[in-house]
Parts: sequence; structure tokens; C-alpha cells
Amino acid sequence: MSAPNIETIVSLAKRRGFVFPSSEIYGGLGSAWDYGPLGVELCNNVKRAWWRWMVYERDDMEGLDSSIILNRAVWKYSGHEETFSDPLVDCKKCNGRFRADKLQEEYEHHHPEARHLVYETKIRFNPNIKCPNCGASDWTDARPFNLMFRTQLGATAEAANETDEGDIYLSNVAYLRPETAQGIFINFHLVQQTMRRKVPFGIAQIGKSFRNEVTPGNFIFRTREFEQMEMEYFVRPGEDETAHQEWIDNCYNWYASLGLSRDNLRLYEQPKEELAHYAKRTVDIHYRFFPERADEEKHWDELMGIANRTDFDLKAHSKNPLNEEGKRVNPDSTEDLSYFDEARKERYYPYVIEPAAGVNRSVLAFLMDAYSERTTEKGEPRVVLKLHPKLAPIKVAVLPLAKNKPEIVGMAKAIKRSLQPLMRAVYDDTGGIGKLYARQDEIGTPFCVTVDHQSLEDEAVTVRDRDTWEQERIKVADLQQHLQTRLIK
RNA sequence: GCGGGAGUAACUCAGUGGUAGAGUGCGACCUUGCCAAGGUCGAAGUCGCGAGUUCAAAUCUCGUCUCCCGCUCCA
Repeated sequence: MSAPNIETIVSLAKRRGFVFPSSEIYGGLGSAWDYGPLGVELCNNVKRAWWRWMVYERDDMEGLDSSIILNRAVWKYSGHEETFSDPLVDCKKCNGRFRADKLQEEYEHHHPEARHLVYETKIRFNPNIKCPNCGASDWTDARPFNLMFRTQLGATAEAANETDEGDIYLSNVAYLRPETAQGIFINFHLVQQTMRRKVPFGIAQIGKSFRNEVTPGNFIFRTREFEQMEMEYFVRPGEDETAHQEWIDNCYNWYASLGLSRDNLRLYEQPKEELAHYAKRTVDIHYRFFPERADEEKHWDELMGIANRTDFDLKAHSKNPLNEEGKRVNPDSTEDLSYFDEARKERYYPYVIEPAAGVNRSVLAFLMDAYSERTTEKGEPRVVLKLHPKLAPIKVAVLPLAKNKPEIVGMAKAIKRSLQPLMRAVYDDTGGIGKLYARQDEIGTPFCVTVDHQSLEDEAVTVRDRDTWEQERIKVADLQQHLQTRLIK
């Protein structure tokens, strides 16, 4: 089973120290969340699992950690300054809010002559368009919502502000990156040359990104500050479609291998009209984040996107391509990012396959999918978080059966200390053994080691399994090996 | 921005004008010892904030702030 809704997870996450509302003592901050002691472990484990799978277990991958703040030109030529902005209009009558460009597109579809009209505002929007909700034509001005967080470098804030209205290009304007991908593209040549790589190969990166979402929400599903796990796989043009399909399958299987139920996963082919400006084809991996919704189609939302970005980005950041007038398309770049294939004696701009996953969304999906309830023999409900052992924040809890026996307590603490260099281990004695087990079940600890009276004589302990509640007697000398084997499984 | 919901202890929530409560959880001690056992004691809230009405406000009035859900998306 999995969680019936996100609310269940929000409550558990706060109660048990996974995720807290950010800035809570000052009334909170919308859609910002802090990861508590268990949350940070879970996040780190997700990232570590991804990195191992993506980088270490392959022969064609390098890692990277690029800067969050990049030269503004990166966002100019990537297209984000232009397209990462949604023009919005409000209907004054029914208060509905719409994307002006989408309404305009629809309008022009039915009125081809409108394509040549020049509108008063910078944003193309015909005020005679009827509201799809109420039918009125009473609009506010169309306003641009740029999704990139803008800031300025240095102490010259005033100069930076001037650019809000005009088109003056100032070098002190900077953005927090809205995706980690661009940091990879602009380092493509350096990574390829310093690591002596031949296409095909990939560059992976994990890091925070920022988008000034107009509509954040749904717990950690959509936040303005979030963390991405992205990889750009560079292939020869023509080999892109095959590689794309391979990565789609790889990624789907990765989530399944870490315990996500296939019933709660699906692949979603983005229709042509939804594709981003850079994409030739994009397939999303959806997770059933909203199982409580009546409409089955609305159960699903994106966990990961796998895009074929073609050669759009490498070309866009290169100095060489010329337009039809023979002038450089990118007069600011100092480098050409094409690749020379020694074997084939040909030069080309590699195509890029991009699997992009959200750390936070992944964490949410893993939590939801791991959630289960079990009824004890006494008929009491118990929450068991069946996280994959690789992801569990705490791997083992060492518990004394009786805390008023110093020998047992001492032995338990010694065992905990012997395990902690190898895995995240905790000691707990604040409660009866049943309560201690229940606590660990609720936070997903795969194993509990219990020290009892007999342990003092036979140098053995009980290892209790989270999912089956079965117990096994293990010699203390064999404990490390036993746990490590079962953790890898 | 618009619509809806909500702010009281760490959590879940009672409390319709008269000395701030319960359950869970948390801590200490006693007792017990394999699936949230029992007992005793304890810590914990200027009731989101501000103003007003009143002898008296968690409660009534006005204002204000914040959070959550839905609408624009796509990690």
C-alpha cells in the first residue's frame, strides 16, 4: 500500500522530524520547507543513490558542480530571458487568470488575420478576446511574470533596477539559475577535454535551482527553491532517438528498483504543443501523487522529465553559427562547442538527452510509496515506513530490552558505537521495547538490534526486521557483516 | 491577484464574555521485560498580531499578518 494522500505524509514528516514548515517561528514562509534530521538523511540518500547509479556504475559519465549564479549571457542565449516568462491577464468580471499568450494563440488560430495586428502593449494580446470562463472581454493589462529570480552583483542596486523597464544590458544583473543544465552546457568543452572523453558521454550534476513560480504548493512538490538531479548525455546526431529511449527505460527502472510501485508510476509522452522551446521529444515519468482525487487522470504529476534537447543548447552557446545574413548568432560567446569525431573525421554539435529529476519530488514519492499501516495483534494501527534500505535515514537502532540493567545498557551502547562508522545507527532506551520498535517502524529503520539478558552470556543479539517483524539471533561478532549484507540486498 | 479553509502546548483538537483545558507526545523516577504495558511526578501556551467595545475578551467588532487548498505548470 501507499499513502492515501499527501496530508498524511505532511503530518508524519513534521511529527517525526523529516520536513518542517520553514521560518515557522515568524509565521512561516509560503511553500518553503526545511528538512529536519531525518529529512536531510533521506535527501542525501536519494542523491547518493542517484549519483552512484548515474556516475559510478557507468563507464561514460562525469560529474560536475557548477555555480548557481552564472554570467547573464548564459540565460540570454539559452532562451530563458525570453521564454521563461509567462504573460498573464486577469478577467475583471470573473477574476479568472489566464496565460495571455495561450489565449492569443487560440485566438489567432481562429482569426489568422490577427497575426499581423500590432498591439499597444509589448505582449501580444487582443483585448477583444473573450474570457473562456465567463465570456466577457474585460481584461486587466497583460503582465509578464518572469520565473527567474533576479538579483544584482555588487553594490550597484540602482543601476540594476533600471533594466526593469528598459532594454539596457547591464553586466551586474544576475539570476539564480532556474535549471542546472546550463552549467553543464557551458562546461561541455572543458569536461570533455580534461577528462579526454569521446562522444557519447554524459555529465551529471546535482544542485539547487530557483523558479519564481506563480503557483507553488502541494507540500514539497512544487517549491520556489528546489533541488535537481540532471544529466546531459551527448550523442552524435542521428543516434539521439535510440539513446533517448534507453534513458527513458533506465530512469523508469531506477525508480522501480528503489521501491516505487509500478502501479504508481507511468510514462507520459508530451504532446508536440506542450514541448519546451528546446525539445524535440519529451517523456515524463509520472507518479501518483494525488490518489485521493476523483478524476483518475488528475492522480498523476511529473516526477522526472527526459527530454531530447537536440543540439539547441550547444549551438546557442557557440560563437560560430551564422545567420542567413552571415552574422554571428551569438556575438558574445568566445568558444565553439562543436565536437570533432576523430574516428569519423567529422565535426558536429552533439545532440543532448536530458534526464532531469527533482530531489524533493523524489523524496515525496519515496515517502508516499513507503507508507503503510499494519494492525497489531491487539488491533492497534501501526505506521510502517517501508523505505528501501538504501534510502532509510537510519539503518539500525540498537535497543536494550531492559534499561535498568547497566550491563545490558552498556553492551547496547557499545554495539551502537561499533556500528556507527559503517552506517547510520542510533541508540534508544526511552520506552518499553514495543514502543521502541514502533518508533523505528514509523521512520523506516530497516533493522532493530535488541540486547537482552541472554546476550550477556551468549554474545548474541536479536535482529528484528521492519517489514516482517521476524527476529533472528545473530552473534555480535557477525553483526556488522550480517547487517551490511542485508542493507545492500 | 481571485475564491475557499484555518491560526489555542511539540502534535490532534475542545473551549460562545468570568482564574487557559484534554488526549497523544515529551522528560524524571518506580516497576516490568520482545511489538506503543502500569503507576507517580513534571516541563510546556502573553490563545497569530494590533486596536476597539466591556468591570472583564481565546470568545464580540474592526483592521492586519501568516499558512493551507484550488487557478497559470512541468523537477
